[in-house]
Parts: sequence; C-alpha cells; structure tokens
Amino acid sequence: MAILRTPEGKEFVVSVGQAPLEVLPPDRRYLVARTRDGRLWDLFRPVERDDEVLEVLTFEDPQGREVYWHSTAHILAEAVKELFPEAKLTIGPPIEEGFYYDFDMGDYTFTPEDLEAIEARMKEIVARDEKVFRKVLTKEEARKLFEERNEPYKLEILEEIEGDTVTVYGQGDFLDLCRGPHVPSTGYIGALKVLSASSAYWRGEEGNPVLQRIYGISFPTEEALQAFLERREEAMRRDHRKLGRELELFTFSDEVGPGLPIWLPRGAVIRRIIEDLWRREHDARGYQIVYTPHVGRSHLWATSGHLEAYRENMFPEMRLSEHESYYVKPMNCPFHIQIYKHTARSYRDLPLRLAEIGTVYRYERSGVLHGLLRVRGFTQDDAHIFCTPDQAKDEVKGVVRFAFDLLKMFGFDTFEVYLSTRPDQYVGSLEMWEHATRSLADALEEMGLSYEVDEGGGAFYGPKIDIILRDALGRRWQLSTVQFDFNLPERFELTFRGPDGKEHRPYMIHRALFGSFERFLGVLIEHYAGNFPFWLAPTQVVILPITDAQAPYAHELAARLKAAGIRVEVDDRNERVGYKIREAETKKIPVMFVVGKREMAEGKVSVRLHGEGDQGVHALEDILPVLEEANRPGKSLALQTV
RNA sequence: GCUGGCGUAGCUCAGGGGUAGAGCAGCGGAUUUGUAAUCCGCGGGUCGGGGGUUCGAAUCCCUCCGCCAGCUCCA
Repeated sequence: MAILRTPEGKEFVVSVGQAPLEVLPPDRRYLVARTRDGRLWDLFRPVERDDEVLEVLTFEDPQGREVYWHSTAHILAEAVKELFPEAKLTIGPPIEEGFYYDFDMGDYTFTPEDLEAIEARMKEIVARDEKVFRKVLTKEEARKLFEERNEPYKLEILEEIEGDTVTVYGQGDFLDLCRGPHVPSTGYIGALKVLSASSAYWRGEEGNPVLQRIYGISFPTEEALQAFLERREEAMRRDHRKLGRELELFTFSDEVGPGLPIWLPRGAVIRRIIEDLWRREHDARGYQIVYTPHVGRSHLWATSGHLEAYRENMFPEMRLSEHESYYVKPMNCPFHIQIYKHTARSYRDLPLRLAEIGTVYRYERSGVLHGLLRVRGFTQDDAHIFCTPDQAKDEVKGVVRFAFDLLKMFGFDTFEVYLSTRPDQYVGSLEMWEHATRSLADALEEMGLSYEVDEGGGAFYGPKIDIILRDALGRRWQLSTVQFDFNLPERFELTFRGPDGKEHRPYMIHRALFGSFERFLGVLIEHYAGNFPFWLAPTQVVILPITDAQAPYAHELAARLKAAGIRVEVDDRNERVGYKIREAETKKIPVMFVVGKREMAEGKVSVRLHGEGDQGVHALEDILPVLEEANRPGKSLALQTV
C-alpha cells in the first residue's frame, strides 16, 4: 500500500495500479505529487510501487507552481494550434514568473489582436475542462506520430532523447512530446493572462529559425492574478528611466552616445553623498584611495590579457602612430597593479587595500543597453586587495561585512550569498583554487551566513562570492562581488618579500560593493520609487511662503537650515500654495515648510511631509534637530519625536 | 549583434499623400493667494538623419542612427 500525504498533513492509502486522483478528496488545489525519491508524479498516473510515499503539491510549492505554469503553457499551445493550425510547436517551459511557448510561424508575427484571441481561446479550453492524458510510446511510435502531425521540431527533440521510450502528454486534440507531469485537467487553471509576444531563436542560437514566443502567466485565483498584474504595474511606475527623467536625476544624449549616462545636478547630489560616505568608510577600514588614468598603452592590456580575453568588450584602439596605441580602460585592475609594483613590497605592506571610484568603459552590444542598469560608461566602486594566502579569509570577511554594513544603510535587509567555484577552463594551481575557495567558504561560515554554491560558476581566474539583495518589491539585484584573481599577479609577476627573505606571489582580490554608481542609483530609484530618504534627497526641504510678505522670513529660515547642512530651496514664485505644494509633492521633496502670516508672527513653520500631508505648526528649534538627525547616512525622518 | 515594434514641441501624445496640432512645461501680464493645478496672452518644430517615389512626403519605399520588448551576450 502506498501513502498519499497532502500539504495539510492528511494521509490517504492508495494501492498499486490506482491513481492518486481516485482516493484524494476532489480539491483542485492538489496539482501533482512528489515521490519519495523526488520525482514528480501525475495525480492521474497509477501508482507503481507498493512502498511509495507521495507528497501532494499545490501552487504554494515551487515545483507545484512549475507544473501549473507548464500545464498552462500547453493550453497556450493548444489555443495557438486551434487558431493557427500551421504553427509548429517547439518548446514551452515554465519560467521564474509564468511560462512561454515558442512557435515557428514562418514569416508571421503575432498582433496584439492575435494575443487577445489566443487568451480568449485559452479560457475556453479551461472552461472545457479537458482531461489531460499521458502516454508512453516507443521512439518509433513517437516518430511516426509527430511525422503525421507535421511537427519537425518535436522530431528533432525526439532524436536527442536517450532511452527507448518517450512520453507524450495531451488534452483534447492537442498532443506534445513532454516529460511532464501535468495537472489532471485544463479546468485546474483558475486565472490566466497572455502577457506579451516577442521573437527568439530556435535553441537560442543566432542563425537558427526565428520563432514567435508568447509569454503568459496563471494563478489559482483571479485575485492572485490581479495582485501579480498590480505588482507588475508598480514596477513600471518605479522604472528608473521614467523617474530619472521626471526627477531630473540623469539623462542620455544621442549626441554623446548610447549607454553613456549624464548625471544631472540633482542626481549628482545623490552620487556625491554616496561617494562621500563611501570614502569615509574606506578610510575607516584601512583602504587607501587612489586615482588612475582613463587610458593605457596597448602593451598594458596585452600583459594583463584583456586584449586576448576581453577585447570584444573594449572600445577600439586609439592609434597615435604606427607603433603606439592606447585603449580606454574597461577595468581598473592593471592600474592598481602598477601602484602595487611601483615599489618593492614586503609582507609588512600586506594587506594592501587600494580603492578607487574608477570610471571604465565597456563596449556592450547595442541591444543590451538598459537605462542605468546596463551602460557603456560607468564608475565602479572598485578596490583591489593584495594579501598573503594566510590573510585571505579575514580580508574576505572584512569585505562581506563592509558590503552588508553599507547596503543596510539604504534599507536593504534581505541578502543572498553565492559562492562560485572553479570552472572547467581555469588558470592557477589546483592548490590555490582549493585554498581560496576554502577561504571564501570559511569566511562565510564564520560569519554565520548561509550561502549557495554555484559549482563551476567562477571566472577562469578565480573563485568568487556574489551578494544578491532584494529590493522593496522583492526583486533581486546582484551588486557586491568578491573575486580572487590568480591570473594578473602571475602575468604582472607581482611579488613580495616574505619573513623568510624569499620572494612570494601575493593573492589579489577584486571587490566592488555597489558594483557601479550608475547601476546602484538605478536600483535605488526603483527601490525607493523615487522617494529618497531625507539624507539622500537632492532637495530636502522646500519653504513655501504664502505671499510675498513672507518671502524674507522664508529666506531667513532657509539660511538657518543651510547653515545646519540641509539642502533647502525657497519657492517664492508668485503662485498659490496649492500649486507650490503640488509641485513639491511631484518632485518628491520630503519636507515642506508652509509659512504665512501666522507662522511668521509666531516665528514658526507649518510642516508638511511628502506623501503624508500637513503635520501642524512647529518651532524651527524643535524641527531642526530632527532634520539634522535624519540627515545622517542610513537614518530616516522620525517626526513623531517632535 | 539578431527578431519585432516605435521615433511628431522640454514631457505625454493626436494627425498617416494636399500649408504641422492638443494638454502640461516655458515666457509675458494680471492676481498676493493657507496645504496636490488662479486667470488672460505669447513663443516654440528641418515631424530622428540621409536618399528615393510623387506636381506635392510627417504620411509611401530604401538606408543609417536612437529608443522599447525579447533573444544572445555579460555577471
């Protein structure tokens, strides 16, 4: 007798040859089951083993959700085949959020009307509640089947499957080569939406046939679907490209070139605050801050290996003469290495921590540029640590702690850590790789951090740690990175004199905390939805005199705020307060002081907070300390303490 | 780089072979105003660049540039 266990902890007995569906209560939250050895099992597939324990999965389970979306992808494919019989099926997997299905449509591309029709047909298929079936066929049978159905891509996939038999799944007249499993019938899908269409290559390779891809998503309830769509719209409202323009933080110019951000004064304020904080913290943690040139001779990049390994990401050569040429830098490391090498180094110099706010240029393919998040010119918060093998672990700990301390000041509190290990192609000795990887892992473990290992995910020159954070919307961003480099010390023949009087090769660690200021600003804009905390806001306080009579008083207040280090503006234009308030709210200025006849007479201000409205009348002496406190990095405005 | 879509005023957008439009923003004037848009007036454009078709092109065609979505790449 096999056992079925529901997420609520109820158990049901099912005998061999019987399908779980026959004994489970009729509840469409039950999608699929997981066997004891981790395989997924259709609820309509008869149990084969007597000692089996099947765990029933719902949409709440990540694997259950994948099956749900995969089944919806099949419904999408069925709808497309009904509406466009000439469409050729390819693949249709679940993805992080939803699913897609790729079709070969010849020269045809789907129109928005097509997508509406497809969605409507999918809903019909759900309403038909077609039973899903599973068949095991020999390869020969399957080949015949897909030849009859004229599905060349399925035949191609079929040839790559190992073993003698394959499974096909289907519903109604729809049939697909598929490993499964699937939900028992199309009626299991509660709410669905076709999201978009685009193109993709067959197997993702340029030169292969171009396919039409349709994205969609589904949820058990209409409410969950609506919540998803609202979150999606919220993400669009927060788009840093839109907010960056509206708040006048940065811009791009066709005349300057694509992917080359221009920091407007208001964005530059934010950057300067972050840079100042960054410098202070680096001073405090034993880094030495340096500056290096933006270009270097070709020979440098030949030595570093960039011309070999990184050329396609570099802007082309600047030729001065037949024998001399330069490249604009895509990385700062070769320059920091020159700083290391400018004098003989002893073990007493180590660890040597060189930090630079260094602007680099990388030639990104035109199609990948995206606002501030993917650009061709950007400024890294870079540092290189040169140390002995024995120091490596503590240096890694220092960097990881530094990254967390810094990022937490921006309200990020959920982090994921990934450790990437040696890939197949690598430089350096196995001993070094093992030691460095051990240092990274030990550092994380001693800090009590849990992490995931990306086996073989390291760069060819060394293992690394990446820190991924989640923003206010729960989206993941990779910012900080710590990477060992066994390549450059070798190529540049870096050495230090050890206590034994002999020459040794130092370890080199690349690290960035924010990644780049451009990307970090982009992330911050979306994280805060443009509502920067008081300490980061380009304009922190705007003073709004009601009539010209209060203008001198407003300027007097502004001078006092300015003296206290507050970024303040006076809006003494000849407009009504309502107008000035609306404008200040639109610009997301955190604090407004409204001053009229009454406030001036009492020497007070009427305080209004962005998004929160009128906070009543206060004396400046009471408000100023609160603002000064909120002006410190990482702090927030706490007006209730007044 | 590839596939598809889109480039009209600073911004958001209408117009799609017959003399370029709206709202907001800007500028000028009036108004001196109490917590998210006061009224009146004015200026603003090589319709992304170049080439072609046509008596005539913002509109149709070609090409280049840029933006957007996805792919690929990167991490």
